[in-house]
Amino acid sequence: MPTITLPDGKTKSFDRPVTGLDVAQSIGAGLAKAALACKVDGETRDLSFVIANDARVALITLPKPGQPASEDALSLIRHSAAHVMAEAIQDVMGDDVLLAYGPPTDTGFFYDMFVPEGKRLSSERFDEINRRIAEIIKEDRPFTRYELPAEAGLSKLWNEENKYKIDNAERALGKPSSLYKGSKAGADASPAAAHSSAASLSFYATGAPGRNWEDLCRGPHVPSTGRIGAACVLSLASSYWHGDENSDRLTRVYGTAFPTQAELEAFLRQKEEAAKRDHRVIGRNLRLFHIDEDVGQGLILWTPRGSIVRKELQAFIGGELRKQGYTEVFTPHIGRLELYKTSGHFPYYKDSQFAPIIERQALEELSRSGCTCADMLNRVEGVSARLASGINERTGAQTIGPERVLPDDRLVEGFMLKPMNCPHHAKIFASAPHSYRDMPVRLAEFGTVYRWEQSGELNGMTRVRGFTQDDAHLFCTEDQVPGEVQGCLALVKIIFATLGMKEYRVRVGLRDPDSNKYTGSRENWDKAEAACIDAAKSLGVPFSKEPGEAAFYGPKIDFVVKDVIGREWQLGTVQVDYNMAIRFDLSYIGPDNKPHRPVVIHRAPFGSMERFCGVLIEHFAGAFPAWLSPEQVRVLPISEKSLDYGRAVLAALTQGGVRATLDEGNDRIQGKIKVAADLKVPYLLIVGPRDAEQGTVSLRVRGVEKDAGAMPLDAFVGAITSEIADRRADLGVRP
RNA sequence: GCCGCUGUAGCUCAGUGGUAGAGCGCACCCUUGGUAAGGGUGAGGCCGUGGGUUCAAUCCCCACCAGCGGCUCCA
Repeated sequence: MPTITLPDGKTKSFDRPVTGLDVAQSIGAGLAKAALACKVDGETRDLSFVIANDARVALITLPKPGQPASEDALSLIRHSAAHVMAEAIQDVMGDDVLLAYGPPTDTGFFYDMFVPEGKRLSSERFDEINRRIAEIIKEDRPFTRYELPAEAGLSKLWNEENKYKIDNAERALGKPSSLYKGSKAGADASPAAAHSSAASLSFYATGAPGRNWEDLCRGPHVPSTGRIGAACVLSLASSYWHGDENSDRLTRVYGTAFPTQAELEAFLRQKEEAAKRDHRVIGRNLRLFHIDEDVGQGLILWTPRGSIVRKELQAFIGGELRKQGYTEVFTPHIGRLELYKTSGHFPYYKDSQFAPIIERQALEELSRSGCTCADMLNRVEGVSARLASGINERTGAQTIGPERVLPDDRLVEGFMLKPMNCPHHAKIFASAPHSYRDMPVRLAEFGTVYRWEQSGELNGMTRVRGFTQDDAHLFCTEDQVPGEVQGCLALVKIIFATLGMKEYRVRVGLRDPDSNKYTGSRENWDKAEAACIDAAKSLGVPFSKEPGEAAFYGPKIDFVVKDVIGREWQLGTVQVDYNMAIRFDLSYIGPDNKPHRPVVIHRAPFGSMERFCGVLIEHFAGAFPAWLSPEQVRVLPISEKSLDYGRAVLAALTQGGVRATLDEGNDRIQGKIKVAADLKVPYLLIVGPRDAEQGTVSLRVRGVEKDAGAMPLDAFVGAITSEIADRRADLGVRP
């Protein structure tokens, strides 16, 4: 006799066990029709799930037409669509394609499967698969759940000879895997681990068990295939069983599904739109940057046009920094190895750094002495007893273990390409005594750093091996931390507002309460975390607290920006650091005339110039606001007869500080417009005999289909120079 | 780093076991045209690099390099 508590707090009593569907029907026929599944005491269940005891029940429903579906609803639809796609693929490819694991993701779903030797799943089969998916959806077959006791279920799977499903089942039952022999066995990349220990195994038939396609699955699913709406297969990739590279190689088939065909089409259009905005393509077409095989992977060559964009951004941020009392510094691209041993970055991050630079003489000497490579590595990575004891004493812990300490005459010195700027900045701070009266000391630098990113990770400008951070380190007293964090966020806010990035959110990375890996006192952490949270709150944008996401040396704030087509990009960061000042033994003299430890705030609102520009290119689709445009105005003479007037117009623009060019080619005006439009030049000035006579220019604005009309040249120059000076986001000049 | 796919002119891409094509771009000529490409002529390629198979390789095989899509990683 269950009593059901609904989300609004109302209760309903039944005189017999009921299903989720019964509950929905008792509320209304419309709700029953819209329901996909239910949540019983917080657990998502099939609509056919029988509720025998008192429970809290919420229904997961399809939205009203025109409304976006909830995450729960999408995830159900997609998980179900993964089954449908798998069935379609087996229909097309044969049953010897073995299914492994098919979960929903943020934007769709995938199914990992083993494709036998000799068969190949390629995108040429997608049409065929998609047609089959559409048929299965149209057939509107019910998802039918049935359970088998552990042994019966396992023997069924053994008969089917699919080791992946057997493995999933064993994990679901909490048994050790009898088939998966990977290095990560027991660790938990495993899909089925989410099952926790069950006593039985559940299967879902898409239709009738024994007659239609079925799959081992925990569920839940939508009531029938028709409820999926629309689904399609999207792409192929490869993956490993259990994510283990030593294990079987599987084919991962990606797809997505939506409640309606219209939403699916909108999603596909958005993907196309995103592809058109690809900064790698736009970067080439607009000649913004170049990556050259001979220079190296992940190393950006900023061409003249791209350099203008970067330079403008740097000038913009530089101006804001001056207003906030920062001072600018310059530091070299390399530093002694010992510097990074002091900071703790080497050898801790040695796998993601370029190899050290060892002097030629030292190498020759090592080679003569018969030193092996392994020996050399040890000798490069080792530290002197003096350095180790100094750091261990200051940090109050065995930060550098005895295994890394080598006698001085065994150590090999060298240099490193800097992987971050903080050690250099710490040394600048340490180079002069500081009074509490001077604090905070804010050192800013567009500092170029180098990191050995894995080759498979490299991507255009967004993931590179050499990049310039808009970096700064704020050396402050503990009391100053909240105010300085606030200042950093204010800066980010100005930047985003100027660039028209209206939507962003903030993630505040906090300590993992169950870990003691963190440096610094509890009180300091409490204060710093509170400062970060307060600062995030004050921004007036959504923020989330992420326990366990702090760096070991302090809490951090990350910015996630949404671009104009809704994609999220992680950009800048603000981090509070208690560790660096200790390792570098930094101090300032307090009012008590005693030395005190400063706290260091690391911050980079853009993150890196490369990544930020890459994101901006996609955000604007290459159509930058006038102040950022490499070429702000192009003068297009109607014919050679108007060239002289064109030159005069160009001179007036250039005198006014506008980046302008003159098209001296002998194309017709239509051709000149087409070429300039393709380059996304904001303003085109068409000049012909009429304009020459009247001292006007005929304006054409990027993105506007037709001629904007004529205006006096000096009026145009005045209008555009003020638009540029104000860094206005939109093209506002009109006659 | 791992897996898959790809690599032909500056760019986008056809194509073939007998050393190669288009469009755009570029150069020159004609055209002097008022708002998203007028016309012609021409230059430009060791078909990613190195091996192998073959009488013969851009094409088939292997390795490497690079790009793309993923996986894993990101101080």
